[in-house]
Amino acid sequence: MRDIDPEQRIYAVLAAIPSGVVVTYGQVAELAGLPRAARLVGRTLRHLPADSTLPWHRVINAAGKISLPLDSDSGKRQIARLQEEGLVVKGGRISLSKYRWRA
DNA sequence: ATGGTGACTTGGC
DNA sequence: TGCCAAGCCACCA
Repeated sequence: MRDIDPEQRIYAVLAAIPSGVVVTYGQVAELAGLPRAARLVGRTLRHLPADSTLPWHRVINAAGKISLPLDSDSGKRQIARLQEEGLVVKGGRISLSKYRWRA
């Protein structure tokens, strides 16, 4: 049998992230068995279809900030969803020490 | 083939 | 806490 594609692994990790928490790109990469592939994760999310049901909004960068222009549609959508899940978002920043998910 | 780019990360000040 | 430089990896002109 052949291995699962990197993208499929990333999708699986995303689907496992519970509501109310966030993870970093690098964390997703590691959980997917793809160390140092943080950029690949970002690129994969960029290619997600608009109708995807995956919780891509729970992924932020290592600085604890939204990696999208805060004034873009996607950026505003991500902030809105995180707030709906109860997180405090200030200036596009989220407290990793409080909301980071530990698997 | 070669260099630039980006939804990234880490280490040094 | 914040800015910079380097490292990293896949994609694109």
